[in-house]
This record gives sequence, C-alpha cells and structure tokens, in this order.
Amino acid sequence: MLDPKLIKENPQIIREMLKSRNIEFDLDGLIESDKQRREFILKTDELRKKKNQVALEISQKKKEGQDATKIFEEMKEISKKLSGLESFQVEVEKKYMHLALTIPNLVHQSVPVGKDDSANKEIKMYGKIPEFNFKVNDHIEISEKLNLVDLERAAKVAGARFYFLKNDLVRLNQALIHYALEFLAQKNYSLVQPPYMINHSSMEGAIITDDFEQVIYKIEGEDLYMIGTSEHAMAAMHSGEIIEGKDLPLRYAGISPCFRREAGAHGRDQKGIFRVHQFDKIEQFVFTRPEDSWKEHERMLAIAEEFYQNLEIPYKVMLLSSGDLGKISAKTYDIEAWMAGQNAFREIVSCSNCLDFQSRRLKIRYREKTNEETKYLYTLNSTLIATSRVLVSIMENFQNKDGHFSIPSVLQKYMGQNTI
RNA sequence: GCGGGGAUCGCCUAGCCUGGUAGGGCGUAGGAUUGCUAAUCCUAUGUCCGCAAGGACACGGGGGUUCAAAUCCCCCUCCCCGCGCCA
Repeated sequence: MLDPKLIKENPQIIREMLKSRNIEFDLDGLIESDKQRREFILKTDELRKKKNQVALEISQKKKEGQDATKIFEEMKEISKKLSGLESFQVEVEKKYMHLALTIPNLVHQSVPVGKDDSANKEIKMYGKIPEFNFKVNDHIEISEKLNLVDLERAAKVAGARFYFLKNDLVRLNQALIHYALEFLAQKNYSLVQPPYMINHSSMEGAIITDDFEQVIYKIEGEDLYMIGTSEHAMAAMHSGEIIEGKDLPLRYAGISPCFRREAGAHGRDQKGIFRVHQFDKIEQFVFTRPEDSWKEHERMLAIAEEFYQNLEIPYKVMLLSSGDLGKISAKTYDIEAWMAGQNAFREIVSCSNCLDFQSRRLKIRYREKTNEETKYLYTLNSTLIATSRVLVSIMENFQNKDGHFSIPSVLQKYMGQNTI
C-alpha cells in the first residue's frame, strides 16, 4: 500500500511509476474514491459531533431530573440519518481499499526503466563456467540415472510439477538446509520456522491481490492459505505491533517449504525439479528503519553472494528493470546461477526492498522513544536458497564423466561423502 | 470437543454487576523546583479528517437492544485454567 498522502498530493509520481512498470491501473478511480472517502468522513464526523452534543444534553437533563423525551426524537433522527450515511461510507471505503490494495509499489530511482526482462542490467559475474570434455547431461538425466528423483510416480500421486526426492538427494537437500541455517545464524540472523498456512489478512498484507490467483493455494472451508515462502508469514509476524528502535534491524532467517500454484507458467520448465509446486527455502527477512534499508539491501545481496561463492557455483547478479520488477518491490536484485545442463544462468535468488509497502498493509511501525510519533518501517526479503534449484545447479555443474556428481566441499562434512 | 476465566492507549491496570464525556500507573519527552543528583509537581504521549481552529474515532472482531453501549444480549476469533481425544 502506498502513502495515502501521495495519492492526494502527488499523484504524478504514481502515474510515472505505473508507466515505468508498464501497468494498466485505474489511478483516476483511486484518486476519486480517495476524495469521496474524505468527503464522507467530513460529513459523518459532523453528524457524530451533533449526536454527541445531544447525548450530553440528555444526560444533563436526566441528572437534573428533567423530562428528556422531547430530545429523544431529535436523537432518533440523527441516528437514523447517520446510519444511512455510514452505509454509503462503507461502500466508498470498500472501493478505495480495493484499489489501494491493488496498486503496485513505487520504483526506486536506481532501477533501469524498461518494458520487460530484456532491460535487466547485469551488475556482476562471478566464477568460472565449468567446461566438460564429455557430453553434458541435465539434472533430469542425472537424477534419473542415479535414482534420485521419481517424477512419474509423483505425477501419479500428486500431479505435474511434483517430485519424490530419493536417496542421497534427500540427504543433500538436508545438508544444504543445515549449512544454510548455520551460515545465517553466524550472520546474527534469528532462525524462524513459521506456520506453513496463514490467514487471509496476513497473506493480504504480504502480497498483492493478483498473487492470490497466480501463486497461492487456499485451504477449502478454512480461512487459511499455504505460504508461497516464509516471507509471507514473517512479514505478518509483527503485524499491528510497534517495534522499539533499539531492537532494529530485525533480521530473520526463515525456513519452510514453499507452495506455489505456478498458474500461467504452462510450458515453461515443464520437466524436472526446477519449477515445482513445492520446494524448501531458507529466506532472509529484515525489518529496518527507512534510512538503513538500502545499506541492508546490499548487505543481504552480499550474504547471498558469499553463500554461492562458498558453494563454488558461478553466478550473475542482475538488477531487474521496472518492467520485470515484482509489484510489491521497489528494487530487486536477482542472482542467476549457472546451470550447466541448460547451458544458461537461471534465477536462484531474488533480493528485494519493499519499502513501507508491506508494513503499511500490516501496520508494522517503530519509534525510537515511547513519546515519539510512530513511523512505518521498511521490509526487505531475499532468498538464501531455494533448495530444488540449488540441487539442479549442483547436479549439473558438478557432474562427472561416469554419470555421478561431486558434492561442493562445504557440504561434504554434512554428507560424509564427496560424490553421489 | 466439553466446562470455566479472560482480551481496555507502547506496557500494566480501573471502569462492566447498577448503560450517560474511558480514568490511573509505568515508560518516554519537555518544563517547574533544587548548588548538582534523587524526589516531587505540571504538561505532552493511539488512529483518522482538517492549512488551521477544531472535530471524530478507538475498550479483540461482527451483529442486536436502546434516545444513548467498554458496560446488556447473540455470533465469531484468539489467549489462560481444567477435562477429553491425540503424533
């Protein structure tokens, strides 16, 4: 959600944002309903004022033992008028909230303007792309041959884009998780294992309405939604709270499975475990003061980079363009890891500063001193690992001529072996 | 699932029975007093509308009764205690 003051005082900034994001949005409708909303507040406030005055009068008369029945009529009329006005106000407020909750976030000035991912900017490339003197296999071929993944039976049991992870790949998945958690714990992150289902108001605070359709699974007959990432639960964790400045920044390392509908992804990455409905993820989530947020954003990216350097996986850092940017994010870096089987860099980390967009929806504020005005804090999130994609990258980049693959050295101690 | 108790401003709490302007404490900030500190006293300290003056809202959420609801009635959520069931 954007600052309502911006809608009223500086809609030009919002118009520019929509243009740079290449998004159609009924901004005039939002401005108009915001105006109407204010008018109704003025009107109902006026009437309530009168009501309070009359109520006071009655109470005084009663105290003095006088007859007040005559004023009751006046009061009745005011109440009737008020409840009529209030029902209109509810309608106007509904329309306003719908639009206010649908509009995307502002775009930071450092974000390259462009209509889609072709305008993304490469910031950095790290590592040497591995070369092979044999025919390179993709992760599907490797995992099938070594009996590490069963896609057919997963399709039978659950459907497309599911998988049974098997044997040493289960252990490698756990090793990754283990290492990633220790890595973030050492960086002073608090470890968090959140609820895997959250209610509607929490989810609405963390995501934009479209995502309910596109990514989120709903539990039938309950006010519960499967999280698409621990970010959703962690964002809502402090909803309605006022955080003390001395406790900032709050840095959390969330671990959870992630559930995604992948609606609209038909045909893309159809096979294997690269794009699936369920995977494990370790996520960085940070609440900061606005003025610290950009420094924190870079820090989170640096932490993710360090992690892939330790894994010895070559990667590129991309700065997403305005047209490719997620709607809740003001600036996003992606890390794309090399996947030898696809002969390409593919997205593995997404690191975003969401400004006060989520905290406004969730009413998460802070203040330095208890008598100070409260301010909305900023939220940032970044993947550390989405395990299924890291597994793909490891299998493909570390593959050997004999069809087996090596385990990155930092993970070997968790596995007790150096190849699979 | 059953029975009982609860949810009031950042935190703690009064008010609920008996409906009539939501009060106090802590914390924090400013001021007064004091040689300094402590203590004491005064003021400020939620959200929204408004340029302001000012006003409205806010007692877990929703409905109802009433001229009027924190207060009475109904439904829901969550927390605590006990019982039951359970990995």
